[in-house]
Amino acid sequence: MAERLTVGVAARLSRYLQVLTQARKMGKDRISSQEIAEYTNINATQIRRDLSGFGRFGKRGVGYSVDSLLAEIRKILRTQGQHNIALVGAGRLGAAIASSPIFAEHGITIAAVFDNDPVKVGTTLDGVPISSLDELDAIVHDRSIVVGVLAVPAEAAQAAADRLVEAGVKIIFNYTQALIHSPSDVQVHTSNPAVELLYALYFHLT
Amino acid sequence: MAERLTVGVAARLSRYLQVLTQARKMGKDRISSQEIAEYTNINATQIRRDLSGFGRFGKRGVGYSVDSLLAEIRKILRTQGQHNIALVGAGRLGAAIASSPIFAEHGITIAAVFDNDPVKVGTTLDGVPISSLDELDAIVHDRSIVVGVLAVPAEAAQAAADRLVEAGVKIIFNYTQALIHSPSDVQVHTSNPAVELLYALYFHLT
DNA sequence: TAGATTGTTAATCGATTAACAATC
DNA sequence: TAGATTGTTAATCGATTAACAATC
Repeated sequence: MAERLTVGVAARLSRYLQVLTQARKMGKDRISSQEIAEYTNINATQIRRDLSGFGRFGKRGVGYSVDSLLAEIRKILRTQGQHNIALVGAGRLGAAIASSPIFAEHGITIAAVFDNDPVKVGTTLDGVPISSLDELDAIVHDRSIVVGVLAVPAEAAQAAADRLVEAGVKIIFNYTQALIHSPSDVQVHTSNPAVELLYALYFHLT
Repeated sequence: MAERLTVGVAARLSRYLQVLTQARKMGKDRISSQEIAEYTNINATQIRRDLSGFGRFGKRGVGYSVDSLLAEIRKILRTQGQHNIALVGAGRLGAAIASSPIFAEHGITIAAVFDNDPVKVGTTLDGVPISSLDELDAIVHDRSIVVGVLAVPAEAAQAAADRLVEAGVKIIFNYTQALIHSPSDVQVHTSNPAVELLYALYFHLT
């Protein structure tokens, strides 16, 4: 498997990863493509097809072993290691992100938190010290962080993104409404729950 | 336009909607397919193709009028009205969601907030009274809510989802890690930032 | 006119699905 | 053996893209 995955396959594999992670926590040993399909809304044939492109991971009549399939997908997606990320913004959303177990579960550590509020700087957020944005460059370099999460007010988003880019961050998760300009070698993922909701409503209304 | 949009088209149109909403706030009158492409990572030809399927909205050599394109897409997606949603969980994530301007901007109102903590019940979250989950059924019926947002601990997610389903909610946004079982007429959208991050990292690492 | 950008064509590629033999 | 579920084929459909004439 030397070729790069297509965007679609990589997106689906990461969905399977999440289902398997949860299934394992629930104590399940085996899972069928049909069960994964129920949780992901991805067609069961598509799931088997995606997986069979990398090997014969399942047992006919039985299904897939949760543990071994998890290991295989992690190998394919190369997500076995630990990853350090930087969180910019220690407000309500920042606090929610920092306290969520969702990152740790997938080997992602919030290694630095930044905020411009002098009252917050020096305190901690879920055990991580809050630093001033002036220290961002030094800290991000120091800890080889390539991912930044924007949880600041929309007005402050572009400036914070610029700082992350200057410091060498290559992936930015933007949880503000703001549109972010960035160099072409930096991926910006904008997540907007309201937009997803309107999209979901369309299919409900029609 | 009597036919239902395909999933892909509806998803892309709602992305354009977000870009246009922000562009308008920035005072832009006109926007080109190329500009929308930069913000959405969707190919410019695809954007023009998507739009031209519904009419000739642009001016050659000029681009699209932000205001009129916004109106057209809202018409296509039928998202012109106001929508009431219920938020379950008044913890840190719930607080972040309730205080975000992102929903109001798209005509979505958080009409009810629920939490099981007796200390929180009776207080308000960003102006919305917090009710006990025991009142969920009555309130959801009363306010004709069809969308519920889960911002509770993972252990409480399925029980909260069951209550929403019983009350008649048809769209659930799940911000917990938990896998949610639901009847086939209820759409569950699970959002997991960690999974999106692993997916983004794959393309960075390869 | 010159430059810019849309709308559209045509060609290719990946996604999707039903069906079913293989096999646990 | 009987039932279940994978792996794979074959056929279809939508997504994607480059190219370019039309036209502002």
